[in-house]
Parts: sequence; structure tokens; C-alpha cells
Amino acid sequence: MILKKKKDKIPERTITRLPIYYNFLLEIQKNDIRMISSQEMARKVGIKASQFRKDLSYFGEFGTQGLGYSVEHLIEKIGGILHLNYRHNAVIVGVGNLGTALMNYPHFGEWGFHIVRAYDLDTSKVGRKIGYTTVKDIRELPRDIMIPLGIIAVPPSSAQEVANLLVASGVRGILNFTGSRIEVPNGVVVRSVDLTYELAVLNYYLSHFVPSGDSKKR
Amino acid sequence: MILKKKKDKIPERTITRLPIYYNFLLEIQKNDIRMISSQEMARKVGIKASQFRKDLSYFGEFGTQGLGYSVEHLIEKIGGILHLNYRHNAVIVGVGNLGTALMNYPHFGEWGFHIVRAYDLDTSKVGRKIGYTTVKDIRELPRDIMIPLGIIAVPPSSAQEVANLLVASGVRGILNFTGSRIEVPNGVVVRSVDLTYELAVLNYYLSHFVPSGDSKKR
DNA sequence: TTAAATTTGTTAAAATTTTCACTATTCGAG
DNA sequence: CTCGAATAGTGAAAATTTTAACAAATTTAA
Ligand SMILES: NC(=O)c1ccc[n+]([C@@H]2O[C@H](COP(=O)([O-])OP(=O)(O)OC[C@H]3O[C@@H](n4cnc5c(N)ncnc54)[C@H](O)[C@@H]3O)[C@@H](O)[C@H]2O)c1
Ligand SMILES: NC(=O)c1ccc[n+]([C@@H]2O[C@H](COP(=O)([O-])OP(=O)(O)OC[C@H]3O[C@@H](n4cnc5c(N)ncnc54)[C@H](O)[C@@H]3O)[C@@H](O)[C@H]2O)c1
Repeated sequence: MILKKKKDKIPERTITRLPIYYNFLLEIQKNDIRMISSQEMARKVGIKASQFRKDLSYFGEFGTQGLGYSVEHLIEKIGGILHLNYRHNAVIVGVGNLGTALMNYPHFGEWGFHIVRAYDLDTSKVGRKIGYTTVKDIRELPRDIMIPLGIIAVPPSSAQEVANLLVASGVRGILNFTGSRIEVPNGVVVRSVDLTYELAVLNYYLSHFVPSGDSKKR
Repeated sequence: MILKKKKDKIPERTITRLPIYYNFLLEIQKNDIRMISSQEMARKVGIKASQFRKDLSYFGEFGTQGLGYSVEHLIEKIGGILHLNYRHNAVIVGVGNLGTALMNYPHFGEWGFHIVRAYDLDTSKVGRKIGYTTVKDIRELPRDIMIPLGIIAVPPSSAQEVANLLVASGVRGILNFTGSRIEVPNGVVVRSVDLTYELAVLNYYLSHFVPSGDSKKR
């Protein structure tokens, strides 16, 4: 072998599929399934087998020809790629409907994520214990430090302001639920989720329904 | 002109950007901005101007050369494309952390979405009024009918079972929060959102941070 | 009225992502 | 040990999506 393939750019879509694979593998592992082929994997998660293999190929060779993939081994490898074998602390800002739901969700820890701080502007919420953490006043955020992940669950009008605070306090990755775009300095990663948008997209496909062909699944 | 462009296939990514445009337009309309150019639009939502124009071009011509787009007109047009000018009723199944957050969210109505039913297995939750609706027993779902949108917010292990129920009751589009893939008959549209996956993807980019180049925004 | 400045809609090129098709490897049966 | 079946990894083709570039339209300034 001449040279191991160097880190070519990996498609973003590949990255977004990794958690899907990971989750599915965890699930079948619970059912004591030890091996799985790309064929079966693909069928179960609703993609093409070649896509699954191609996705993995960006990171190395994890299977055995003729046999398939060891579920345990693959979980370890994909987990490693996603760095799920480390603990990742997160701050949440905005302990409203959504923020509370996130704080109460008990399964983030299984993926290595831990909400260790929560802040709100509303003093009536300060001091409340939700999930594992007690809500603090937003004004204390600048003093607290060095948590890599931030979750923004405040009203859209405060999104940018909160993002600035988080970045200033050292947050390096932000999950933004507000639907508003936030500007961040170079080097800070933002991902946005908006549940209203998802409904709207769903609704589009519903309204423009074409009876023939496959429906979108997952 | 020989023939008006017929309904070519529209990129899915285009559809997912439409709600972003729509939301931003609503926002600037509140600030009494009447016109906007693709340049400015693009800068504000973090895309290229040519992409914005291309996206719109799939649906018609909505701007005025030399001037830009009328905010009001564009809102109406994009709203029309997404069918937001109609009322869309939705059912939610699983009134836990997330389901409750969704039911309490007061702004879905502004986009034409209305959660008109909510079901849970847990009888201690049945009868509770959350947001505008009262939680009903899941066993009543088969009797209730003809709501086009369904939201699944039950544990992953029940996802498929609930999907089957929803489809049987006439639901045509499903927003699935469980992270489990669900199989649906042809003609039913599914969109999935998993907050854990989003964190995992964010975390990937954080861990594989490349200091040079743009960061991902929005 | 004319010229300069904007800005759209669109065509074509570039970039990205998915799918195909084939080779090589491995297992297990005979 | 040899053969056949199953299946991974991969290079190339195909499909999709983004970006660039420019002609046509419109406004504004002179
Ligand atoms: N809940 C949903 O189903 C849903 C759906 C779509 C979008 N969203 C979006 O998600 C975000 C959160 O939604 P929600 O329903 O939890 O809202 P919410 O109003 O229930 O909660 C917002 C919380 O943020 C706090 N807050 C406001 N400004 C703050 C600031 N500057 N610093 C710290 N805390 C501040 C408020 O006190 C409140 O507790 C919003 O942007 C909303 O538009 C929510
Ligand atoms: N809350 C979060 O932050 C979060 C994060 C990631 C993923 N999720 C996923 O979203 C989904 C909902 O999460 P949650 O935190 O609201 O869960 P939850 O446990 O708080 O609520 C689930 C609700 O569904 C009900 N239920 C269970 N089986 C049912 C059935 N067959 N029919 C009707 N109702 C049934 C339960 O009684 C409960 O009220 C889960 O699949 C979860 O994995 C949630």
C-alpha cells in the first residue's frame, strides 16, 4: 500500500447520516444482533447499501468482505468518529417550553452529552431544579466558563444577544432553536433546528403530493 | 415564447430554504421594510444571492429588475407555495416533555398550523388541557378522523405502532421526533427530527474543527 | 432624453453527492 | 483444498445542487 487516504473533505450529508447509523446499531445491539451487512443496514435505515459503504469509506475500512460488519465494532468506530466516547458538557439558555423539555430528557447522557448549566432571564425560574441542573440567572453566564456546547432556546428576538454571550463565555458550538439566524465569529459552529420549518416542509410535500413513486420515509 | 416551463423537479434543499426566507420576510415586514434585493436577502439569511434567485425561479418571477422584491408580495407568494394560507390541523401523539412543549407553543398558528388533538397512553395525562387542546386516550384515536398532519412524540419503541395508528386514521404527513425510522404506505410523507442527532453532528464539527475557512452559520 | 447604476431571471459551468458496477476478499460446504 | 456465495471497498458515471456570469429590464440622476 502506497499511502493511506488522507482526510479528503467529507460530505456534510455523510456526517448527518452517521448518528442515524449509530442509533440503529445501538438498537439492534440490544437485540443481540452481532453482525450486519450493508444491504440489511441500508434496508433498515432507508438508504442505498452503496451509500452506507461509501459513507464509511471516508473514515476507513470497518467491515469484513463476505460477512458484513461487527455491530459492536462499528458502534465503537462511528462513536469514535463522532467523538461520542468523550463527555461533552452543554449549557442551555432559555428554560421555557423547549428548554425544559431538553433538560428533562434523560437520554442525552447515553451519547455523551450532559446539560450542566441552564440560564434564564426570568428570575421566577432561577433556582428551579430541572433534570440534573438548577436554573441560574442569565447575568451569571459571563462568569461561568469553558463549556463547549450551547443550546439557545430563547425567543428569536434574543437569539443574537444570547449567542454573543455564549461565544464570549467560550462556547464553541451552538444549537439554535430560535429560527433566527445568528452571526458568530469564525471558528464557532452553529446548527439550527426549527420545528415550525419542519412542519412547513412536511406540509409542502403533503400539498404537492404525487401519488406515484416512493414516499419519503424515516 | 414556446411553452411555459412545466413543473420540473424542485430540489428538496430549495423547499427547506423556503421557510427560512418566509420567516425572515415576516420579520422585516414587522420593521416596515417594503422592498428587498436578493443581495441583501442573501446576506441576511447566509446564502448566495444567486441561490435565492434560483430557488424562486422554480416557482415563477416575483421580483422587479433594478428594484428587488416586494416583501409583502413575496410573503404571499412563498406562503402560497408552502400552502400556509390554509389552515392545517395536526394531531400529536405522546404528551411528554416534547409533546407538551409543542402543544404550549403559541406561534404555530401564525403559519397556519393548529394542534387540534393530542393523545397519550398514560391515563393520568388524559383530560389535561395543554395549550388549546385536551389530552385524550390513545385508544380514542382510531375513532377520530381526517386530520392531515401527525406529530409523533412517544418513545422510539412505540414509534411504528403510533405511525400505523395515525396512518389508519387518515393522517397523510408525519413529523417524527423519535429518532426511529418508521415505515409508512406509499403516499404518506414522513419527516424526522432528532435533537440528539443534531447535537452529535454539531459535536462532530466541533471536534474536527478546522480553524481556517468559514464556520457554519445560521 | 439619455446614460449610469441596479438588480432580476436564466443559462451554463462547477461542485457536490449519490448510485452503479466491478474487483477482491472471506467464509463455509463439499 | 477448491469452489461458490456473499459482501466490502472503490473508481467512475450519473444525478443533483450550487455558483458564476451575463443579457434584459427598470429606476434614478443628470
Ligand atoms: N416550543 C416549541 O414547540 C417551539 C416550536 C418552534 C420554535 N420554537 C422556538 O424555540 C425557542 C424556545 O421556545 P419556547 O417555546 O421554549 O419559548 P418560551 O417562551 O417557552 O421560553 C423562552 C425562555 O427564554 C427566556 N428568555 C427570554 N429572553 C432571554 C434572555 N435574553 N436570556 C435568557 N433567557 C431568556 C424566557 O424567560 C423563557 O423562559 C423560541 O425561539 C421559539 O420560537 C419553539
Ligand atoms: N425531550 C427531548 O429533549 C428529546 C430529545 C431527543 C429525542 N427525543 C425523543 O422525542 C420523543 C419524545 O420525547 P419526550 O422527552 O417527550 O418523551 P417522554 O417520555 O417525556 O414522553 C413520551 C410520552 O409518550 C407517551 N406514550 C408512550 N407510549 C405511547 C403510545 N403507544 N401511545 C401514546 N402515547 C404514548 C408517554 O405516556 C409519555 O407521555 C422520544 O422518542 C424521545 O426519544 C426527545
